Amino acid sequence: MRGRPDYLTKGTCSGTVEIGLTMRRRKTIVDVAEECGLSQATVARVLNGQKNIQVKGNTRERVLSAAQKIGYRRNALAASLRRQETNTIAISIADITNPFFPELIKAIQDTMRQYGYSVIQLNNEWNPDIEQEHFQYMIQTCVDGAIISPSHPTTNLDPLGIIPFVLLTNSADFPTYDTVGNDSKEGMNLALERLYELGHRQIALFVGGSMKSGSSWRLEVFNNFYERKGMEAPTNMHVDCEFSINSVISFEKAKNAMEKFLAGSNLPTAVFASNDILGLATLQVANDKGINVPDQLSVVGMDGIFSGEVSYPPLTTVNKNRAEIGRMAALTLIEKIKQPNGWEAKKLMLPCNLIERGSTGRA
Amino acid sequence: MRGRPDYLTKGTCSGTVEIGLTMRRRKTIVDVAEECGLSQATVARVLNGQKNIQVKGNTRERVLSAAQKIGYRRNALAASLRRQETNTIAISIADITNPFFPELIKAIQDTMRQYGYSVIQLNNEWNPDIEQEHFQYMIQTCVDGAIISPSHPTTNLDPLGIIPFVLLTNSADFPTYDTVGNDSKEGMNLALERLYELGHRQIALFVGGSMKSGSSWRLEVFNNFYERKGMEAPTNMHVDCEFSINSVISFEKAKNAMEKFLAGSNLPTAVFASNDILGLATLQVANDKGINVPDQLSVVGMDGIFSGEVSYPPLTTVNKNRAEIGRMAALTLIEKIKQPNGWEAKKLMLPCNLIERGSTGRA
DNA sequence: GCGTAAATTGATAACGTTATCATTCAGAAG
DNA sequence: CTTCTGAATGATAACGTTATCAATTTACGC
Repeated sequence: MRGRPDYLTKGTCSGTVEIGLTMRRRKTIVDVAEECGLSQATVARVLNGQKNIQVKGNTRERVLSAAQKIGYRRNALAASLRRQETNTIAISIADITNPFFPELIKAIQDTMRQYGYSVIQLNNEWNPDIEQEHFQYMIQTCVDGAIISPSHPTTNLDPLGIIPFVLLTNSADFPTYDTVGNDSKEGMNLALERLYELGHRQIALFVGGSMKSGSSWRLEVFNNFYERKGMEAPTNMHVDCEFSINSVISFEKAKNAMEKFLAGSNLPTAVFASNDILGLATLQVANDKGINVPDQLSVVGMDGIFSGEVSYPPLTTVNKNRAEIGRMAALTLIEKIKQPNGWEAKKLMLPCNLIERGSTGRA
Repeated sequence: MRGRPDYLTKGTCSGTVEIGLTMRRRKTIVDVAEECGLSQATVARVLNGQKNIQVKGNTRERVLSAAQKIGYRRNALAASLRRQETNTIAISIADITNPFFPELIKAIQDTMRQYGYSVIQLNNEWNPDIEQEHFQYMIQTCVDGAIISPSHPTTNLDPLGIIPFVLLTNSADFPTYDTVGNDSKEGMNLALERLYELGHRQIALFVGGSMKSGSSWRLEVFNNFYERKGMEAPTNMHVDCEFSINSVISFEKAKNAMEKFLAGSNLPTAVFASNDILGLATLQVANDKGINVPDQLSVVGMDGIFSGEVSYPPLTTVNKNRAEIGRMAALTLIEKIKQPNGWEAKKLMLPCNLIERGSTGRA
């Protein structure tokens, strides 16, 4: 029987009324072994719940009832240390208050849970430094894998070292990595084509500024669209704004940007916003200015967040299935964890769909 | 020098192009010690970053550069096991897709982060069984504390054992525990008083069904209000609906319930909804039915979620400062973790404030 | 230069689990 | 009754860190 040096009695005092005489120590496998008169090894065999272990039904009973009796709880820390796996993965996103993310995260949590993994979620607030800190944290805590929505197209992923990870992006900025995302280019085209069909020729492009590369591919799609239609792409129809650490603040910034733009002389007949927050901001500015949506201005957003269902008017949007993205990212990561070698980058692009609501109409 | 039995070489193969010859093992404190020619103990002293340790500047340099050179990363698992603390806390809430929670959670994460804690967030989906599983998980992973939004007023918290925790509730159902919440009764009164001032006498009470106790205190406040005004409280003005695992589904259920109610013969001049999702559902049903808000019907919600800012019309609401609740819960928990003994239940009630937007007007 | 105290450093036993190897035990075949 | 085989159990060394105690070095006054 091992001794326990007294510098380690800190343990945990019982918080009950009795004047802390019973220094309750957390029960371990050794205590269970003692209680039932079997060895640690046997106890461990029963309690770690592996299927193909060999124990007599009788001893199994003895162990289980002893464990039950003394209130044994497995210490996952020790097990993880010994087994060299934590059954935990990390998610790094910009900001949980951005309505795009909660559903995505939930889907990841649910899927991971099914496979026995827990999830630690981290917000980098669009800040590459915090993001890098998070990577260090992931290494320290020995997560088995990570799902990462890069804060910037230049995010340095090398510090993750050998941790298997999957990126939440559709960007071409990460060609050599596994990515899961929506076919946003196609989605954007859906919106532009529909606007064209409705007679719109002067379309403004409203993008959030932190995604510079996003802006550039969006611009590309935008210009290609006009080219396809045999028209010259307007060059004075781009509105930029910054994203912030909080979606409410982002919303305000977006309103400011759009307000300035709509105060100018060259007015569009439609606005394509690269996400719903920007779209909703556009709606609100239009309302404030007395511009009727959709009669004088059509607005299309992107994402399909809840707020767009209840806005005035309800927001037409390029919907992304967040739950599906989350599920696929989780499944991809699990696959990668199980089979770390000989893996070649998988790239999943889920389709978007256009949800037409009240914010779009004929030009 | 310790030997390493070869049954533990699983380690981690380098995923680089070279045909996996270099079995990269994660570097440990022992490796650093070897590299710089000092003992583990000294290396640990430098690398665990305690302030009041005693090492010569020179040796510190040696350790740090050796660590840098071989790419040492601390293994938090081992440290936690030894130190008997994980610097991790858990949050248990119903559902991250409920727009009420993200900001709350973010505030908790931010505050905890400041004090060196990480956060694991768990969704119980209003399911007491999952909730109990989560409690077991918290014990297994040895979290240092927990912040819990009980799924039901009858949630059994005993299984948490000695884990310090703080509840996110204002309910009287947990009198002996530490709680942080809003003074929702007062908040509800603010709304009712304002509606009265605007001339409303026939006010409907719309509550989400999973919080039976919530319903009952709400009913109490409702009845007290009418009593105060010297009027008889209407008994046919209560609308119930269920909450679901997903706020979009909850929204649909709420619409159904309100639709049925507004199809009846006894119509209210105002609706007090116990949260914004219900309020927004009411707005949408009214819009669909051609009932003008606020001319024919006033609507007040509760929470202050983002969607209420962009709805049609913008939703008047009893606002709760989620960020502040999260911050206070975190601070309370930290205090409790640091000083586990001789603690008496703290009860924090933060005030609500009424935000008047377009969904309310004179009766 | 020497003795003493303080400042550094080293050695090592835990933390609680799991994976291996070694041992014991039960049952069957000879 | 042996001998052998496979099943069941026991013993024990890791996993990588930290907290203690012991040993060593340095600083300093006389």
